Amino acid sequence: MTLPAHAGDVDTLLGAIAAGMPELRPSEQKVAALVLADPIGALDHNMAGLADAAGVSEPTVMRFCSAIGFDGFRTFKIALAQAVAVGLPIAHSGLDRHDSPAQLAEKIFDHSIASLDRARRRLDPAALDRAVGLLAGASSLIFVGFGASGIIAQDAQQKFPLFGVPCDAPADFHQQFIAVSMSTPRTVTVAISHTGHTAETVRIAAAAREAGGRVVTITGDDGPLSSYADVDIRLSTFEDTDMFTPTVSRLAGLVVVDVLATAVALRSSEAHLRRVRAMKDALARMRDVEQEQDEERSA
Amino acid sequence: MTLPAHAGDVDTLLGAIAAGMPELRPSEQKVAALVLADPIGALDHNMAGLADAAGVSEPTVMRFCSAIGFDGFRTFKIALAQAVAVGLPIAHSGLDRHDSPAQLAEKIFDHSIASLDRARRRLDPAALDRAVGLLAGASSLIFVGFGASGIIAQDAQQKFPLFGVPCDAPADFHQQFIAVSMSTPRTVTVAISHTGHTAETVRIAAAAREAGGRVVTITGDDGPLSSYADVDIRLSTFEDTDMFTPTVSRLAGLVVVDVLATAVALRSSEAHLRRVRAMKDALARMRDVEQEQDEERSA
DNA sequence: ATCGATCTGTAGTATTCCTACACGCTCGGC
DNA sequence: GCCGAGCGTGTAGGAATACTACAGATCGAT
Repeated sequence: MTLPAHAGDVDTLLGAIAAGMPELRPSEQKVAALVLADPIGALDHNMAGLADAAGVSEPTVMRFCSAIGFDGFRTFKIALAQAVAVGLPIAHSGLDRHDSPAQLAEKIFDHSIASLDRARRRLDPAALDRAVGLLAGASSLIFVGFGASGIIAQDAQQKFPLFGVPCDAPADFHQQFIAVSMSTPRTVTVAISHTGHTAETVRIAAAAREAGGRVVTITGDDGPLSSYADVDIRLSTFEDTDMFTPTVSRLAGLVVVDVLATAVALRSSEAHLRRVRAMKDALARMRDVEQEQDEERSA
Repeated sequence: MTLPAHAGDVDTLLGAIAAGMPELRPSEQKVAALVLADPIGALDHNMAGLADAAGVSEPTVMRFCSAIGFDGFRTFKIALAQAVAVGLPIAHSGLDRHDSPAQLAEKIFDHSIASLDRARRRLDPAALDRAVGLLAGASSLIFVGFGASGIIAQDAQQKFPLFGVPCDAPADFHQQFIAVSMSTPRTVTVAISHTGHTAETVRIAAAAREAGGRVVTITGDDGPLSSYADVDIRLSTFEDTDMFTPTVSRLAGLVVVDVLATAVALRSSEAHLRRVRAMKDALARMRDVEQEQDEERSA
């Protein structure tokens, strides 16, 4: 049940080391293996310690550092520290049937964080910029998605105060179709599909364009959906390496929606921002009132 | 619009430094200020460089390191590397009205990651363990929540193949009430409220217990909801310091649900796991078929 | 089997971090 | 208002650690 480990995720340090292992010299590989097996433990060692633990000499460790692209042991060590801080993708510490819930939590949180980190690094700022431009000029928004991507759409819909225009996120395929078919040129449809292949989502995006609306897509992979996009935001997370790997794509999607909503809000008028603030205050007060009532009730 | 910076988040390194600043000697404060102002830049310096940049001497930065609880500059530096790798809470780099979307993305991703990191550190393994025990023994599950917490409930419902028992997540308050009122002793209701005060959620939890069911709560703060819990999972994220701070609590909630679902799944029978695997395979094949059709269509 | 090329360790050098000590500065007491 | 105590800060030297030049070993090829 433990995973084969080390997929080709080259942009994480550990992944890059794993990918580059064949190129290394035998004794450098010993160092690499040690680091991959216990990256956190490796942090406790200094050069001599690591050399000793790997059964090689100090210069070999040094050469290992150069080989994988660092200009010294120090630099490597801080990079390693960062890599483990951000969390290990599950590929590096597979889920095991006998893990305790606490261990699972550790691994899944790590994986989620690592995945967000990857999405952050790979995000295309230009696409984001264009998307914000489109959304800021919209007169109404429609969010569509199915399954996990549907969750993102629902969440986006809840942020409509920030977007400042009517937002819709119908769950039903027919309702979605009806909504996008009524698009005007200032209607923006945000179509979300992790695979980029979901047939229904693709049809909705097509219908939206057909009706003359604009389309922003949020996808994880190249697919037919992107071809209907005015702007395609690509979210690169880790592949779901096995059945238990949680779907981390949602998280990145939610954060991207946060970014879009916030960016649009910050662009809008002071008056609108005041209204949002007033609403938030009122909401907080409403909660306080409920809270007092709760206390009275239980008293 | 820029935030006052440095809330009392003591468990992040930068927060701890900010909190401890008053205790430091004047010239040590210079070092602290420099590190807080540009943590990433500080990483590029060695001891001499940092001393120089802060306008103090080397032993002063050394004393600074000891003062904030490290046994040397090296240790401090790797801790700092980790802190910035995991992302800076928005308190340390407030949103600015003139930020580009790319800058906003950077900050919001950082904030989200930092927040997940915090939740991970503060998660109570014992509570998790008890929750998994309850869920694994359940004959059916009901997830309830409103607003952002409702999103988590919807997401949880989608994971029912992993839970292996019927899962419900009604969006409507009345439907929720009906569902939990039918609870048997083996029905577990998972009630989610970030504030821990949401009146409706509290009533649902109360009704669930009333009917003889068990209740797991997922909350961010102490509140009336927890008092109805058989198990209370506490998720500590960053407070929403201002109106634009995205609601990061959702993310941690989603990940916790991932953990619960995975833990329960890993406990279940081999036969059940095989069925899940078969379903996933079938789903993937279904997508492939659609994909081929798409390609034919566009050809 | 010997040569050549590549790999690996030994030993020495340079850097960086850490510590002992001394100077100054401030503040309270006489 | 001067003196002394105590804290804060920098100077300088010593220890540890990272880095490099070189030579020996190892393997493969002819």
